[in-house]
Amino acid sequence: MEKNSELLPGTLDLLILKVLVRGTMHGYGIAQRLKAISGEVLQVGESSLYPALQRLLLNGWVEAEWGASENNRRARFYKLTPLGRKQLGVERQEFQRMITAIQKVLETA
Amino acid sequence: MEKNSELLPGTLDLLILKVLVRGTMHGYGIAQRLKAISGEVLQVGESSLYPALQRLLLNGWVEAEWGASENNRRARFYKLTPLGRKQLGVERQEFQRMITAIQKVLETA
DNA sequence: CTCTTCCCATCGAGAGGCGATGGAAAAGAA
DNA sequence: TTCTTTTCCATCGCCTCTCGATGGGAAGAG
Repeated sequence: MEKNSELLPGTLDLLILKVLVRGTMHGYGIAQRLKAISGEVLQVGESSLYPALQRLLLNGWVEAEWGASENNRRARFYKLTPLGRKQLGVERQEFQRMITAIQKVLETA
Repeated sequence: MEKNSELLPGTLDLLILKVLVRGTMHGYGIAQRLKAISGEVLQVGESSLYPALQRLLLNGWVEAEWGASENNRRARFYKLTPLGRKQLGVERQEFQRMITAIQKVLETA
C-alpha cells in the first residue's frame, strides 16, 4: 500500500543528461552517481534507467558505445551529443519554471 | 510532436490540497486559482483536474458537497479533511526532499 | 435566440516509473 | 574448486497519471 516513489516523475531524462555533462559514463555508473550526489535520495532503479537511456538514444540526445568498465566488465558508455546538450538547457529551464510556479502555490496558499 | 506539459507529473494532488487549505472551493475555481497564483504557468486541464479530485475523495483527503457557485451555477465544493491536511504535510515534505535532491544534481553536475 | 462563460465528468490513448525476472562475467570467500 | 557477491545489461507487464476529445447543462449577455 506504500507508494514509495524514489523519483519525481518526468525528471529522469533531465537528471541523466545533467550527469553526462561531466563526461561519458555507463548506465550503472549514472545510477550510482545520482544516488551519491543526491545524498541517497534519488534511487534510480534499473527498470527505470535503461528505458530512459533508450529514449535518449532514440531522440539523439546521447550516443552509446561498448567498452570495458573500471572493474573490467562489459559496459555500455553513454555520451551527450550536441543536441542532447541543447535539450538539457531546454529541460532545465522548463523544470525551473515549473518549480518556481509550484513553490509560489506552496507559499502563497 | 510537441509535448507541452503544463504540469509537473505527480504534483497535482499536492497542489490541490494546498489550495484547499484556504477554504472550500469548487473544481473550476481550483484550476483558476492555481493558474492565477502561478502566474499562468500551471494550467490544469479539466481532464486532469476531475480525476485528481476523484482520487482525493476516494482516499478521504477531501469531502465534496453540492451547492451554488458565486455565479449562481451548480457546483461541487471540495473541502479538506483532517486526513487530507495531514497528507498535505507528508506530500509537501516529500516534494521538498525531492526538489532539494534534484537541485543538488543540477548544481553539482 | 444564440453565443459565451461557467461547471461537471468520462473515455481512451500514450507515457513513464517500477517490481519481477533473467542473464553474464569478474572477484573474492569458503 | 565451488559459492556468493557485486557489477552490468535489458525487457515485460502492471499501474498510475496526464491530456485531448467529447458530451452535457445552465446562467447571462448581446
